[in-house]
Amino acid sequence: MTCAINYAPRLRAQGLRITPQRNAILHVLHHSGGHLSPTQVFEQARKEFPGLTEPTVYRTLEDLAEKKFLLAAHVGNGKIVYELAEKQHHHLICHKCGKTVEVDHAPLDLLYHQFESSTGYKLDSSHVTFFGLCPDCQS
Amino acid sequence: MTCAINYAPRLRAQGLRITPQRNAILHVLHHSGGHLSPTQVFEQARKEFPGLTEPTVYRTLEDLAEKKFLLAAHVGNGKIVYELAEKQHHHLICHKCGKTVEVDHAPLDLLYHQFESSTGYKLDSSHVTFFGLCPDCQS
DNA sequence: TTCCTTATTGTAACTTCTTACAATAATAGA
DNA sequence: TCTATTATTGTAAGAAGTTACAATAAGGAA
Repeated sequence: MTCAINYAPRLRAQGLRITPQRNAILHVLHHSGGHLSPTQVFEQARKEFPGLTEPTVYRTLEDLAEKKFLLAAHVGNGKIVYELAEKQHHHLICHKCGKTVEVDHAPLDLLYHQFESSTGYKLDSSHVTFFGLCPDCQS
Repeated sequence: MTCAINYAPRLRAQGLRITPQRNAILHVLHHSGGHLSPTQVFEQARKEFPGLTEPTVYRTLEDLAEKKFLLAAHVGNGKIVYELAEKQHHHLICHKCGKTVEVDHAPLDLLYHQFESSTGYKLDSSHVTFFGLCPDCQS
């Protein structure tokens, strides 16, 4: 539980308050080390803070993602998962078995610049998900 | 309603049967000319075929997307929308006002090749969504 | 046309996600 | 420390999306 303390100053700097609910949610994401669905976060964080409710989880995940503490990644079929925003990366997902690979952001930089000059949009560095078939599923 | 007839041979070629439910769904997507959420498809297609139910809509949309009749696009917050698969393109979405711009697939080709050789995945040309701020929301 | 196979659908129950609003509690300032 | 402000939370209800399985009907073959 102590780990979430580390986020406190950054949270406060963004105008977010420190609450046991947020601590529990950050704790879970910190220790899982991967992508979790809102439901998974809810189930696990409820062990840390039994009174936790669903709407709080959904709202907190959205808030933390908006403030760049978390990355929201869209995984096949409109599902969304969250993970701690550490280094900038993207995902390749096999649409057959679901296996996921992380890829670096660097190769996308040029592309982003092209899109920005052709559309006027300012792209943010949020998560992009690509779909395909993993080596095992290609046979 | 006649428009859906055009899809009949292609549907049958893929082993899919022609049903009034599918006709209604294709009809709606054909005439809307844009992206529709499953709920929108459900509401509108029910006018064409009043007995239509939700699970049928969700299943049909998935099936048609899998067989490449439709494109499934992930729009902010895990929402999914469908549109007829005509030309290959992607979307830039403003995460403030939701305004959407289509961009060509061509600039992504090189990137896809890089990812394919570095990961062994075979990327399919499905829809990718980028997020950012549109010109109007940058101020 | 009739029958057979099986893809497709509807039913019913459930899980996941969202919304509006009143109650609570974290923080800043006195 | 106490108080006021207001971000955050829980409640309750509902909407959206999913699942398993039995009933139906589309399309091929007799």
